[in-house]
Amino acid sequence: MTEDVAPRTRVVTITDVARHAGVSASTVSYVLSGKRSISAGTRARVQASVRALGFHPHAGARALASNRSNVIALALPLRRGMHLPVVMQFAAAVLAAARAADNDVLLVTADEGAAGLRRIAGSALVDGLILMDIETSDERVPTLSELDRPSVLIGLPAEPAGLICVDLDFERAGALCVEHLAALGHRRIVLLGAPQVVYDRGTGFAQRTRDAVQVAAQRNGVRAYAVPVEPVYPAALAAVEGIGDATALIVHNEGVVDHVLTALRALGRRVPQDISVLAICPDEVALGATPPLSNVRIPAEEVARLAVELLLARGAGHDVPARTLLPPTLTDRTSTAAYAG
Amino acid sequence: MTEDVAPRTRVVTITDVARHAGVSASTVSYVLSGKRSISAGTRARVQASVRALGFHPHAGARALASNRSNVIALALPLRRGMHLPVVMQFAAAVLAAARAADNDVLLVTADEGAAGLRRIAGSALVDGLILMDIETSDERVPTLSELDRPSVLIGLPAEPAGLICVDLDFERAGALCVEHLAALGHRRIVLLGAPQVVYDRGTGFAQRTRDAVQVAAQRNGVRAYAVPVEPVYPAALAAVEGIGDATALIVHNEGVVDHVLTALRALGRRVPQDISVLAICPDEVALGATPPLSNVRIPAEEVARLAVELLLARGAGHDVPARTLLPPTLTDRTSTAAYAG
DNA sequence: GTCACTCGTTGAAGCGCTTCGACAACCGCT
DNA sequence: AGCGGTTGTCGAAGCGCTTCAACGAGTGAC
Repeated sequence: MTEDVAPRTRVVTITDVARHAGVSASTVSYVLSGKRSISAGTRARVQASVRALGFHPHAGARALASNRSNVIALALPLRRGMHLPVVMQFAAAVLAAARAADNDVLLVTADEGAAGLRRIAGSALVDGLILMDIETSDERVPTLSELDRPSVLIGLPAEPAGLICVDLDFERAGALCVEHLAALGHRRIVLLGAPQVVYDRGTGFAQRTRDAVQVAAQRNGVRAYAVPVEPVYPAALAAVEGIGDATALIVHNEGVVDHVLTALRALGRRVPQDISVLAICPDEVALGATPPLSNVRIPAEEVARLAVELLLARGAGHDVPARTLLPPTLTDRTSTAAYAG
Repeated sequence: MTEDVAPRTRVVTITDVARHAGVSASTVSYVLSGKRSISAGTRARVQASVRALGFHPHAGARALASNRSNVIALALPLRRGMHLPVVMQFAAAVLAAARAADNDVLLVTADEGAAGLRRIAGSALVDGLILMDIETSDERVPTLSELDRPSVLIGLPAEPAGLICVDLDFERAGALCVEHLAALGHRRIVLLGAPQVVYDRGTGFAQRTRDAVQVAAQRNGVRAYAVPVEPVYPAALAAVEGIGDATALIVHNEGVVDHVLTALRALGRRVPQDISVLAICPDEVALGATPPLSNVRIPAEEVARLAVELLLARGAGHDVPARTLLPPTLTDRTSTAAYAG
């Protein structure tokens, strides 16, 4: 029972604008793109017509003719163990950066897999792709190199294979945490990390942080071990109960920050008097906790903006560094104190 | 310093496929679209060629010729007070439903405003739009009706003005909660609601629930009042401390579910022995809480799927109901008990 | 054996844009 | 006055696809 498709109201085309402004279509095009010099008068007239008629260039036609769609794909990890608010923060920042460069963003999920990326790139729907949360041996990574469109990874796969990567330097971040706590006199540290699935999946940032903490601990004469934690209260409570005589915690898991603090409270351990807590998380999360946590911030905005810029630069044919690791910074709030043991 | 743009490797076109299969381009097109009968042999040959060459129709060309882009826009609320995991759940479900119908999803944020929607629709980038979390008097609503593309709202604006809306029936949901608690003998109920900003903004679902709770309370001879709660622990604690002699709580705010339970624990009030807690939230949130909460579920998947289906149906020229409200269902878990006062 | 269909296939037109090459018109030089 | 060099504008080609009208080859009815 298909009725007549509503007779789609005739859209304004570049020809309409040209006629209205008394110039040719190509002139309108050049006014819009700025790729040729146009006299001030003509330009003004054309712009007025564009506004008067409410002209929006047809995206498909433009993409067909220019071989650029002005759309980038964003592959989001909507999988277990990811902290959605943080993912969204990245997504929002990517979107903002893309729009600032007059690009739109197409959403893709990981479950489309490599075939999905091939489809999207192959159909010229997008000019390039940004992928978040790459796994150590992600089936999509080899595919990316075969695509004829550039791509940028947020995160570091084991085999970057010439792909462009951006991320926080989690190794430095982990080390920074240990050094900070060691300097405060702590000698027994526990890292409360991502859920086990995240490590099993081989998600780079989790492992890199964990390993870096171990190495830095050794170097600083500190005992440290890592515990994966599920983002539910009982798991956090169990983890906190199991820290033994540790005097400092590094929490690298946005989803358990609140739970851990609650558990500590329940166990009567005051922060920072009885135990220091340091988080690796976005500032928003650290500030929203009670008490506000000292943290190494995850600079979602910068990473995302950088990813977009690198992608567009690459798409424009520029050479860009294959790997950009942002230096971590530690903000001291009220949750860490010197160990008075 | 613009180097030469990498000579984009020649893409496979429909003509290449046609040549490879020994047919005309139009035949390939008809095989792909199924809009005309094609002999089994030819079809098989063409499909083989498509696969052999890795052909993906050029999205822009297709959109230009067919006047359909097979992309829908999803306008997400990335604003304060929204619970991001729930938003993402909707987004993921929209994406899945769209992909199931061979459509892609373009991400838009609210801060692009009405002009952004006009741009996206006007440029024929998308065939239709889905908007989440419409405010009571959202500037975008009047704009939507002027667009030449269909749109679906997830949520109910004050002035739906002929637009298609889908949502959970929050009025029934609120009433259902009250009725359930009243039947258990509770006579003093507090609704812990969304943050104040959400009400200020005039976000429909929050207000509708609150009002419905009031009405149902009156009707059931129950005292009920509502308190907005910020999604941080201190706010939740304060709210819980302020409930007076209430014996049951309705929590309509995913971000405070955990905090409220923590606060109750801290205050030594056991759930459900001392106080009943009922939530309006997705099952995932209710099940992730400690203890698992009885809840009226927010069926993100269904709402999202329905939104996509309605949108595509409308785009295909079918008539669809202007307003679909899903009936709420209450799942009894362990967090509500009879009032033994 | 012819006619009227149906079925499968095709060529060509055209979707709205970008971009290339051409070309007047004008400039300041000799 | 004639020259080469800009500058501003235009016409036309072409991007890769869909779709329409048309047409040849079968098919069944008579």
